[in-house]
Parts: sequence; structure tokens; C-alpha cells
Amino acid sequence: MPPDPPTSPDVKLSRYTYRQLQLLRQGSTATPLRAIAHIDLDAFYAQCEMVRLGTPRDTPLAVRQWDSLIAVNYAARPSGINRMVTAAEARKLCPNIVLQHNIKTDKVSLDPYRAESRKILKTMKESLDQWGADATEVELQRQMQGLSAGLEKASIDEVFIDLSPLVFGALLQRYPELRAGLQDENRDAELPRPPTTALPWNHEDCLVDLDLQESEEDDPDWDDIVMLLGAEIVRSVRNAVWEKLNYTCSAGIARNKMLAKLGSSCNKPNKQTVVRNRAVQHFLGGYKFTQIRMLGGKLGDQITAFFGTEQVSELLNVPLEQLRTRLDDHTATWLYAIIRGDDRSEVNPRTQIKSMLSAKSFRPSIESMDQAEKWLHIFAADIYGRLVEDGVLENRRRPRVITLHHRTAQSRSRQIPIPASNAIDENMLFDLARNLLRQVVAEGQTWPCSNLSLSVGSFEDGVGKNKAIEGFLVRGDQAKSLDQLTTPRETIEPPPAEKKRKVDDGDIKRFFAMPSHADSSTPDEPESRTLQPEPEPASPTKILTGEASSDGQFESTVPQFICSRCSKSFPEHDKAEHDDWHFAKDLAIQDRQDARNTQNNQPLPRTSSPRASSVRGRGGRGGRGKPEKGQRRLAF
DNA sequence: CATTAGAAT
DNA sequence: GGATTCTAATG
Repeated sequence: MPPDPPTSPDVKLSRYTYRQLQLLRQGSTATPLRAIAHIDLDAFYAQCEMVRLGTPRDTPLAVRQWDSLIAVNYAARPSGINRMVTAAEARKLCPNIVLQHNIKTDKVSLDPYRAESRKILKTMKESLDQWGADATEVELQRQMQGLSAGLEKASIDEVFIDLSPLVFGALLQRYPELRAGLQDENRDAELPRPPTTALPWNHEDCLVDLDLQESEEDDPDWDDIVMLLGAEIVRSVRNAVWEKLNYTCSAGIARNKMLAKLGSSCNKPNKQTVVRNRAVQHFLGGYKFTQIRMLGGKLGDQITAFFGTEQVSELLNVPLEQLRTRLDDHTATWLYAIIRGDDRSEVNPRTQIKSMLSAKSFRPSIESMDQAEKWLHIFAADIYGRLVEDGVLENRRRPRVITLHHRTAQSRSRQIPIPASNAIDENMLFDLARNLLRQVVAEGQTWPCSNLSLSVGSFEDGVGKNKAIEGFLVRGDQAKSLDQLTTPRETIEPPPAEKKRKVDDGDIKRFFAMPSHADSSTPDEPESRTLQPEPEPASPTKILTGEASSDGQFESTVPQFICSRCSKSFPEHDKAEHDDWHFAKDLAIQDRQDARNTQNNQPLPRTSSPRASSVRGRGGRGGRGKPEKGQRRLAF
């Protein structure tokens, strides 16, 4: 009998290694076993109105703005109604349709939808936190400790979820044979094959057909199991959203964000689509690449023009070299990978918004200061409301500049710092906006005005009472358990960034230790903007002086300086210390950014000496901003 | 800092 | 398609 072919030793082994399995735990982007979901609310605005009005699911309804429709529910679509149909046509096509008007003077009109969006997100988080909480074994409890899914709000009605940590937990729970090898030194050993030969897919899951060379008869590998578990989790999330809030949504489950996003729109409404690894080629091959995120605009058009096709399947034939002749290296490499289903962008939890803008274009242009001011009030209220959601009240984040844009024939903008000494409120924003508008008006050519907008930006992390920085400095499991109570959203997973972090930790601690307020090691505001009820042992005086100086009422005696960065005033002799404080906080902020961005990617070069930049006085723009720039673009 | 472009929903 | 929102590049 001839010896077995060389494949035989591998027959009982998986294509995947213990290392690749282990990477799931931290939600690494580097493992092919990753499980990412994209969830998309079905015709969101329409559903919001249906929920609000108690409209039955099978009643046709659309949300109307002006004469056009901005959302059409699924009950109305069979009548041929879509967003490019006028209200009158819709009525004709479907006489019994409910046309819910979106009040004209809107601006506030998005608010209810935002509120619903928040509720939905919260429900999803709760559902995820709940999932798998029933593990009984002690050892397992330990292993699953703090495993939580990262959740990125992609828009008002879309989220990405990194299911990997949860899937990791579930795998260990259901396949005990995987546990032992994780301790072994040889992480590059292959996993055993999964014990199952046929997977119990839920009949409601839509499976994308496998690649041509693959067969449903083949035994599944762990990536298939991962998808199965992912689908199970997503189903429970969707179910929670339905049960608690009465919204339906569609989802895609796949190896990465790009595939998940494409998947979620495959079967709507109220369905979930699974793109298994073995189906990726077949799946993507049928798409136009202009459907892929970031390729829907001019870049996509250019590529189409360059290579004479918009089919993924045809672009696959273009070798990387040739892509490089028309596109810059970065883009070429990214494109080459993305059309092959390789997308390593991470699910970015706690997407920190960088600016908030409220705008209005005027159909007949407006002609007077009065009209303009009316809108400034609306803008200020709108932005203020969003700032509150973002945590201004708790002092978690705070914008430093406010900008007014104005358009007649040309457009102009003016910005000023937001005084850091005062609490932000609606009126303050309005006053600042009015100042800006007056500046614009003073230059003439103001009316008629076709467009006005107000925005705030340059956010600084207020670090609402020491939790965030401290939590970050603690590593690993401690951090996670610390994190649980107060900020369930933030997933902090340092391990991959270990090497470069170490140095910084030292720096940060060193500088945080310096200030003479030796209280509780808190790197918080020296003058404590918040009125924290928390009885701090050593600080009643601190709070008092803080309030006094921000009031500006008791300042005459001691010589003061005003910090150019935060515009707060302090006794002269505290200046050095205050500068150090800014420096330390810059470092911490930057470090946190880095950890988020780097985790799993190549380490980035840290900009040389933050110290030097923090000394620089003017412009209120010390160490912040620059460092995260380079790798912002396309992470892969 | 101001302006403009690009992308997405 | 229009309006709105956000981000990044550029000078």
C-alpha cells in the first residue's frame, strides 16, 4: 500500500492556529477568525415615526420633507415608492400611504431620531453585555472576565460591532478542547478540527453562497463556527431591539467591517446575512467596487476611468504594480487588499466626535440680522443639546473653539475660542455666535445670505473626574473590571501596544506625581470645573479657590496669569505647575489615541518631544493634534 | 485661521 | 437629488 499523500497529517487539524484564536480575545484586526457585525436600522426615520404613531408594520408610511420623501418604509416599497418620488406621486401610487410631514422649520427635527438612535444603541450594548453572562464554571468565568464587544456608531442608524471577544468566550465555553492549547508555548500550532460536521444554522440566517471551489459538504473549520456564533449573538441583539423598542434592523456578519457592511444590505428588511470566509470571493466578485466604502465618490470614479471597469471581478485581474501606476502607493495597496476582502480597519469604540455642526441653507436667501439671529438660536440649541449628550455637563469633553460659516456669493468663516472659564450653555453659544456674525457683517457683503452654519470643535478631554486616565494606566484585566461600572462602552485592551506604552506610562506617572496637590494622584483640573459632590479629603479649599477664580470676582489681590491654552487664570506662582499639568494631560490624551489607533497595527513614530511644544505659548494648541495624523487615513 | 473638497446618509 | 453632517487637505 502506497504511503498517504502529504496531506494526511493535516487532516485532523484546522487551518487556524492558537495564536489566531487567542487574538480574538482582544479584538485584534490581524486574525482571520475575526467576527464583525454591521447593523442597520430598516428605513430608520420611517420606523421612528411608526413607533411614535403606533403604526402597524404593514401600513405604508413615508417621511416627507418638502415635496420629496426622505424615508420610505418597507410596506410602501412594493407600490414602487422610493425616495425619489414626490409626495403627490406617492399618494397616487399608494392612496392609503401615511405621509408623515417633517415640519419645515426643522433643525430640531432630527433630534427625536437621534434620541431613538441613542436608545437603540443602549439596548444593543445591554444585550451584548448580557450575552454569555450565564457561564457557570469558575475557570470560565475567569477567562471571560471583561470580554466585551466593541461598538462603533457609524451613523444615526448604523453600528459596527466587534464580536470577536464574545465569540472567543463562547468558543472556549462550548469547545473545552480549545482551552488547553492556549497555555502552551507553541502558539503557532494548528488548532484541532471542530468536532462538528454539519453546522446548525438558524433558518432565518441568510448565508451567502460559497466560492465555486468550496462545498457545503466540506467539514467546517473554526472560521465557520465563528460566523455561526457571531450570527447567534447578532440575532439576540436584534431580538432585544425588537422586543424592547419595536425596531427591526438588518445585519451583516463577516470577517471585517467592509464585508459586514455589504452583507447587511443584502437582505432587507429584518434579516441577517452571513458572509463566511469561504464565500468572500464569490460574494465580492459580484459587486461593483463603487459599492465599497470610500469608493463611492470621486476616487471610485477615477479608478473606474483608469481601469475601464467598475466590477470587482475585473479589477482583480489588475496586478498591484499596475494599480500603482495610476494611484499613490497607499491607495493602491489599500485597493488591492480591499477588493480581495482584506480589510483590517478596526471597530472604533467610543467614536470621539471631532466637531459638531449645525447648518441651514436658505432657499430664498435671508436678508437681515434678525432672521440670521433666529437661526443662530436654533443652531446654539441644537449644538448645546448634542454637547450635553457628549458629556459637557459631566465635564468629560468640551469644545475649545466655535466657528460661524456664512455664505453669500463667496463663503466666509470666523472662529473664536470658547472661554474655558465659563460653563457652556445655550446662551453662551448664542452670544459667541452672534459676535462672530457681527464680525462677518462688519465686513459687508452680508446679504442676501444663502447659507449659515455654526460649529464647535477642537474638543479637549475633560476627563470627568480621573476615571479615564487612571483606568487607562491600569493595564489588562484590572482596567476592564474597573471600566465595567462607569464606562461600559470603552474597551481597553493594551497588550499589543505594550512595548511603546511602557515608556510613556513612566512619563505620565512621573508628571502626574509632580503637582503639589498631592491629593489622590488625580490629574484633574487644577481648579476643578465640576462641582463634584464627592467629598474629597484634602480639597474643600481647592474647590473654593477654583470657583472664586472662575467667577472672576475675588481675583484682585494675588497676581494672576491667564493660561493661553485653557484661558483660565491662576496665581502667578502656579504657572509652571499648570504648564506641567497641560503637558501631562496632552501626553495622556495622545497616548490613549495611540493605543486605540495602534493596537494591532504597526507602531507609529511618536513625535519627538511633546515637552517642547507644550511650552509654546500662543495659539492654545500645544502637544495635541499632530501625532495621530499620519495613520489616520486608511488603516490596514 | 480660513477656505475648500470629499464622502456618507 | 438636496440637505445635513463630519473629516481632511491646503495655503
